[in-house]
Amino acid sequence: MKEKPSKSYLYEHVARIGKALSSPKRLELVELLAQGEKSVETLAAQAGIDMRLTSAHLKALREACLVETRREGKYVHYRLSGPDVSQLWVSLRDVAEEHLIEFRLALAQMVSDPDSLCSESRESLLQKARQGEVFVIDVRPPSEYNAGHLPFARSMPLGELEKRLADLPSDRTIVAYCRGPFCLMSDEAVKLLRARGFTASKITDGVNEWVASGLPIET
Amino acid sequence: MKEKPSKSYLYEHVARIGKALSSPKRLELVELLAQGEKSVETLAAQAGIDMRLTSAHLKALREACLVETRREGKYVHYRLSGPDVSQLWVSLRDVAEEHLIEFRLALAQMVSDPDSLCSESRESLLQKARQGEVFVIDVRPPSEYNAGHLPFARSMPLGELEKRLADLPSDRTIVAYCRGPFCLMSDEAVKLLRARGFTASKITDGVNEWVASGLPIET
DNA sequence: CATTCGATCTAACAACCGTTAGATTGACCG
DNA sequence: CGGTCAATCTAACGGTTGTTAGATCGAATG
Repeated sequence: MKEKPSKSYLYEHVARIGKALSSPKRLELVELLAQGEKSVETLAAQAGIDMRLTSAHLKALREACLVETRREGKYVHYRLSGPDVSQLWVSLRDVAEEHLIEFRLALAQMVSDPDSLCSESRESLLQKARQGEVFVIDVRPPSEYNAGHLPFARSMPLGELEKRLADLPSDRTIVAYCRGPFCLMSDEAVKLLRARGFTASKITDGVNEWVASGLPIET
Repeated sequence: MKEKPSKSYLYEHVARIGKALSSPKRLELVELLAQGEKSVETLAAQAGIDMRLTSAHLKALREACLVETRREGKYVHYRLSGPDVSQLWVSLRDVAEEHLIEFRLALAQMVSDPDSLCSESRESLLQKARQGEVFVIDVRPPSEYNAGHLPFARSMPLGELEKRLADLPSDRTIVAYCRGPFCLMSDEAVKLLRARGFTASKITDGVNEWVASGLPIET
């Protein structure tokens, strides 16, 4: 008799997750958190959002149990509640890419030079990286690299790239990656490297896309 | 220079998907549509929602490109835009189940008798069904069975179950399934069958959970 | 103990969303 | 050619949400 109320409660609970993922700003925060634990201040700075608003959005994510917090002195560090959350973020984005043509247009428009994309498959890239045929660099901030990175990848933060050109090989292809398809850091890196005569390309994968496709990472 | 605007557009597009999945009623419609193509009228009846409101929610889902329509005379048939959408629904629900304790409580409370749950793994159940050790019945409406069902499963709609008891074996375990963990039809079926002396249990999987775990279905 | 600074809380506003109910469209049928 | 019925559109309401800005909390620091 009384199936209706309890059943609709179930949908309401799931809708809480959907609601948490219905704001662009919150999605950006989720993507940043998918790179590793970060403080509110860091998140606000990296997303370019006022810290008070950032805190409000993080509260919404916390109430949906998508993120957890850890206090360390003055700082409160946020992290995703589990790997399934970053997996969900990748799935959500994949559905958008599959069905929203506007999304695909916007994404294509954002990448300055489509020619910079590496055409290798994930597996063959991994193979070449293992054998040293290509030189894979992680251009994200070091803290994100330390939280997990692609196998055989070296940390080479975008900001330090220009100073550390000597550490890069000029006889092999350099493959750069960053946070994922939305992130432009690897684009910048390829632009810079090519201008300096290196052979460079990028992959759109970040650590989470890599993990989502079932491949291993290093920490 | 102008990275901000185009980048936030990307998150806005993905947020459209999240927003479409942020309403309990819309999620219920998605789950129903995950069972197969249905008309607005059917959806409204099965979800217990006014048809005009149902139409409005379907419009929202259509604008997020999660569903597509096909006109057939007076009727407009809705269907999910692709298998990735039902996969996303399963992922969303799994995250809710993993992280929302209230959700797990509500789910546990809804199932009348936890003892009715079949303890087999998917693979071993499939094996036993193949060898005829168990008798798998699909208690959903026939149209949903025809749109796709578990291997070796017979269609046995809940409404006709009482009339067709003679078609069921009394020397083997009967395993019932329906639309998924939220659906109570298989519970009803097990209750009825046990009252009539049959050995019966249920699985919480529906076709989509089955597919999501990588197992095959028949049509 | 006062200061600093990260983080949260509060109030207030506009914009949006879900719901309801009446009106309208469009295809079929007698 | 009306009549029926599925489906959509429209207007209006009440509640919610995102954003902003000011105020507050709480842990370190001098």
